[in-house]
Amino acid sequence: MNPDRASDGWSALADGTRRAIVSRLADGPQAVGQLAAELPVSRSAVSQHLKVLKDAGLVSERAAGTRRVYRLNPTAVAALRDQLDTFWQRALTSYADVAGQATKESA
Amino acid sequence: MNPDRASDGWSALADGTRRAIVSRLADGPQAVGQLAAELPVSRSAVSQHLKVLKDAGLVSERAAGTRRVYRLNPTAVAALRDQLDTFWQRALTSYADVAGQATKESA
DNA sequence: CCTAACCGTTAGTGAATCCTGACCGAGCAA
DNA sequence: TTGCTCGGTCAGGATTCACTAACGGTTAGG
Repeated sequence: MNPDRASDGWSALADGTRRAIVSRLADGPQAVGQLAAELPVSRSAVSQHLKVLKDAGLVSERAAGTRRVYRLNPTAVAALRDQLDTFWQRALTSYADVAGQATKESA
Repeated sequence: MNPDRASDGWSALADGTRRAIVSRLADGPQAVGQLAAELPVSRSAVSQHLKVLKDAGLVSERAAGTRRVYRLNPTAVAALRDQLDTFWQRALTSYADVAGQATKESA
């Protein structure tokens, strides 16, 4: 029962099928059946993946008749991107210290 | 094309312990024992995680006496960040299209 | 030589994950 | 109403993952 793990955006993006769904959703909202038709897995699997993505806040769901249209959440994607960018900038900074040989030590 | 799963950067970042290692490595290179001392797992686990990260190209290893100093690879981190940024930009573009379909003059 | 410290590898276990298939409710048309 | 499509959920089985513990190899120092 770890909400952090289950709803973690990183864990959600770890699966290749889920990244394929995100990639298709980035080009526009789509329904479950449409996604399943383009992917080599069943609708059940797609539905379960969408549940994970929705739980992670990466996608949002909207009812349209009998269909459920899912769309990507740019804010959540940007949040993960920014976190990665922070790692990148910190790495550059620490390497600059090493290159400058300026007696670095960090807790 | 093939074993992307094991050496995939996204799968590598899926684990919380691995992200903790990356976060510490972002502040500067560190040895295995040092990382294990700061993490709630054994040295064996840290070594295995570092192997996964190295296999994914996220970290690089350098021998220093009996120690193995690991450092973060900013290029690999930037690559993942850029991929996420692409999703973000595509999503914004597709949403602009949807907004344009609904109301083209919505400021 | 021997000892100590550091690290990677392997074997094995328990848990989490991904998939398919079947079942059931919701909405739309004849 | 009946029939159809679409989608979420449950149950299962197979695969993968993360961890601990024990072992062997390498380097530095006495």
